Amino acid sequence: MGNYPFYDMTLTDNTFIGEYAYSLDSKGRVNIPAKFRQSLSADSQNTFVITRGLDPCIWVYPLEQWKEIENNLRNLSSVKNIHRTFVRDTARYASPSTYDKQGRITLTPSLTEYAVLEKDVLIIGMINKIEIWNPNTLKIVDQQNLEIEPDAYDDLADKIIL
Amino acid sequence: MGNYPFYDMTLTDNTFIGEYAYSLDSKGRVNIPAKFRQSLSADSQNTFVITRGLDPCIWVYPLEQWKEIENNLRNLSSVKNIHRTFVRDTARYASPSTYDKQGRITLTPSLTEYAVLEKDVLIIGMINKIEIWNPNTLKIVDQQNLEIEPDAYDDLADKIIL
DNA sequence: GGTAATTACCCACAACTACCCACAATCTTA
DNA sequence: TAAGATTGTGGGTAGTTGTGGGTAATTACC
Repeated sequence: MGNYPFYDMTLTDNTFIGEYAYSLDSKGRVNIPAKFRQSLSADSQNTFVITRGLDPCIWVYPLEQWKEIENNLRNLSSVKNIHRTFVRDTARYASPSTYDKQGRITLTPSLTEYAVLEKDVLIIGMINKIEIWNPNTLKIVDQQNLEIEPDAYDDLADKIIL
Repeated sequence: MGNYPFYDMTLTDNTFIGEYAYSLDSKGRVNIPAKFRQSLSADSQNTFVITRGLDPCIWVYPLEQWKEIENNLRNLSSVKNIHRTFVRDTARYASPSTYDKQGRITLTPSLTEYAVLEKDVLIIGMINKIEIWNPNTLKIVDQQNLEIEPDAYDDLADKIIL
């Protein structure tokens, strides 16, 4: 980040915000918003790593960000069962996907199935990663999240929103 | 900030005060008051980040200020549901907007809809950010705020007004 | 090793966005 | 007061973006 000339600070630091409605085509491709492509660092080489989200959606990491996760996994023990299990759970669903000339990545059938994606998808910038949702699923999850304790939520907001 | 000669101190530190009446054109553009543009820091690169306000209006942050919010969000956990939810709620409605040669930013349809903006809009300097209101909505909100406990309000005033 | 299925690459086009120019109204300055 | 500069508003145009589909290369399978 610090090394880039200041005029493209917003375009080169792997930070993603905003919400976009796109469509998944018959070949399993989705567009990556142009703004997201522009803010992908050169080190990521036009490549994202897609995997299961903790919510029923697909998580899309810039390659550079994913490499950090890989390094964290590399430091885990091969002997401790809990570590092995964690590595397996994290690694098995991930796969790299380079976007094509039109700016689309190809999703794997297993991830599309996991996120229950149909034609209409919602792409959300989550700062350090991207989420791909079925809009209907997100509506339900949003609804469920209304039950989060308002006090805890407000405390959080008070620390973060300026 | 500290490096600027004193005479344009007020013009270079991302501080906004005052109220302006402008109009939203058919392409979804609104002018940013010239004074606000002048007080935008160079680090913000002529760019604001627009997002949902906590009131039914649009919040407009100088890019530099928004970056701080982003950094706060970046420190939250991807694993805790309440954190994830908060990041999503905060990031999804935000989008950067650089003003054009005439000094206008383009609003997104979803934000215009959220703030129920029509042709006439009111732009208000809120010190560290800017608000864009439908004047009618603001009138209603002002009316509602008369019901705020006067004691608490006066206590606040006592601490702040010299 | 040959064939079928899958994947990656290419082209085409409609819709949209960002950029440019124009002009009237306002403010500044001589 | 007059001339010049700045500001706010409108609209045209070229370039970009999102979407669909075709073809060649690669992979998988028998």
